[in-house]
Amino acid sequence: MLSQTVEYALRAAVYLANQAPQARTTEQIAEVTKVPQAYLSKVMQNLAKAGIVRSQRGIHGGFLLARSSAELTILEVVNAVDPVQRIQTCPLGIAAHGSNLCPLHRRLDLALAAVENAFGKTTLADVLSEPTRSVPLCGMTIPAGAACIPLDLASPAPGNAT
Amino acid sequence: MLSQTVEYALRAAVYLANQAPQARTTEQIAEVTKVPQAYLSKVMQNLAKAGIVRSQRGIHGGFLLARSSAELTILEVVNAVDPVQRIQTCPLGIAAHGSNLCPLHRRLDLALAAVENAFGKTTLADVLSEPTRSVPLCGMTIPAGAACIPLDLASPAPGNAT
DNA sequence: CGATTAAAGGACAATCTTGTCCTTTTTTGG
DNA sequence: CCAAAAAAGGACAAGATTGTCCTTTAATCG
Repeated sequence: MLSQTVEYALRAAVYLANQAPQARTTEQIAEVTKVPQAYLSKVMQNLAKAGIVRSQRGIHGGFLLARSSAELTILEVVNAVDPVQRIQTCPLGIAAHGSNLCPLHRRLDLALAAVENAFGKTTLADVLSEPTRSVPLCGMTIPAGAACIPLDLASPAPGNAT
Repeated sequence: MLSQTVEYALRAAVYLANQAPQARTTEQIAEVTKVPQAYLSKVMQNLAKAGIVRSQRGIHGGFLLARSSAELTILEVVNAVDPVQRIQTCPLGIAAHGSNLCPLHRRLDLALAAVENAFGKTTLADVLSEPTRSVPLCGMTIPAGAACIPLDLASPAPGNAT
């Protein structure tokens, strides 16, 4: 239900939030978040256009959050790449009589509204500071026992980095 | 966020719920719900495989709800054609350590759970009996003022029907 | 039985999403 | 100024979703 692109954008955003205020290259982000690099590049462009991140070319360039992680919500990230589309009018043919949805579509829209609301209330900082032992973005090879590892431990391949 | 196929399946299901216990042909359903007929045919096949509707070939055949509209939830319809995919494991690479999601994916899954829950609680009967003047499935040419018309008024083109 | 009706199913086309590759532009450091 | 680094952007390929068309199978009625 959430697109692949949304998933990727969120991974990147959370990673950048964790690494703030430092810039990270597409290559670095791709490696840690396990997103296909060339595709991630496009996703990052969208995040940049939407003002979520700022991009910087050249040496020591990369991407960094445009605003504080406490001000950036998951919803903004989602909407930057694949907007949550609320149902404005009954989707059958004509019907654009304001916000007068039929029961079916009102229910559907209510669910979308709930998602929108939950996402809008959650900032990237919230995600990072969640009171739990598992930390955002998981899945790397780890000591077995912990399900996730902190992002800042997930350094982009020791040795070949800058 | 909800696929086109889900939208179509729900329209058809609500229509059949309204018309129960009578069978309706793909042609009739397609006309009222404004779904491309040939595609609807595939969608109905999925609903039939999932036991949501029963199909009947030949003269006086068509589709009808397999169970009472009070027992069929929106969720079942959705899951029959395009399942709500909860996040079971952190989607990064390996990581299948049970249900130990990182904060990001826990949040996302929570939103999915809310949708699943809302859909699971809503039966087709609920949708039909909503206390409102607008009635499920709308969008036909109407007296202007009402945003929707009852399904049973939306007869499949008077004149060329059976 | 035979004609008609309608779903089932296969093949295929159009479109959108996702993913890859390569060139161009900008920035920085020496 | 020059070389290297890194984003921007274009072109294109693979895959999934959506949509169309036609043939086959099953059911009903006369």
